[in-house]
Amino acid sequence: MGVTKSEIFSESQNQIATIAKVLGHPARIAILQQIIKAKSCICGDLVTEIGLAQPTISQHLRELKNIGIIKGDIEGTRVCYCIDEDKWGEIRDILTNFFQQDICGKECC
Amino acid sequence: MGVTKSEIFSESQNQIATIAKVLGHPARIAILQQIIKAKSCICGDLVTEIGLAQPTISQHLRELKNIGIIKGDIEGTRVCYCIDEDKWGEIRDILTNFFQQDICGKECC
DNA sequence: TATAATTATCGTAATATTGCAATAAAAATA
DNA sequence: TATTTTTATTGCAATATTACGATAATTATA
Repeated sequence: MGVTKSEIFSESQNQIATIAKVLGHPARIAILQQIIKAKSCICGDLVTEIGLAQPTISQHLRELKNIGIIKGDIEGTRVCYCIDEDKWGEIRDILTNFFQQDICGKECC
Repeated sequence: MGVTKSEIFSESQNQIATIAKVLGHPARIAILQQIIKAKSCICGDLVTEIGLAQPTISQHLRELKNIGIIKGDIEGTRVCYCIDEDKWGEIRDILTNFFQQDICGKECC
């Protein structure tokens, strides 16, 4: 049916999945890396650097903004995108915490 | 057009995205957590615990196996799934490394 | 060997995602 | 005000994902 049954999962499981889903596209990884490298980017810079059409980049930026990992500052006709440091740390902690579960000696095969 | 242009991204960017994409569904997070909690699970256990149909669980297991984070050991008619500890650590390191980029003082807004 | 138990695969329907051209929107500038 | 610059939105086509019923495949058991 194409629609994820979010209601049968915990809030935490949905939260981890939502974050991972947004990170699950190379363009969005590339956007984050470029913003970090350049400290901040306008949409047009990312279009040039990454090589996808402007509406496509804009769409990816919106998804990154949806989870709060970036924020955009309107400067005239331009929008200056940068990392939201607090949210970045929060997301890093959520993923780090997930992977810090003790799995030692739990192999069966 | 619905198809990701992987060829314009680096191997590393595609690798991070591929991993995150697989983690980007709550059922797969739930499966990993259940396998860890129970040390190992057969498919039927996960069907009962999670509440999705058997073919759906089987499909999610395949995607988790594709990135190597779990492995399955055939035991008679059953398949015993567990975490691949090495790959788990590898994936954790890839994500940790991504989030360890220095973003301090890089806000523009 | 026939049946039961368990998992994988196939086929399909519904929905989501990706990408882009066209265009709208908004602010700066001539 | 008209034009330019820049980004967001809309609409669409192509493909991917999610979910499940039906069924195949495989091994254990009666």
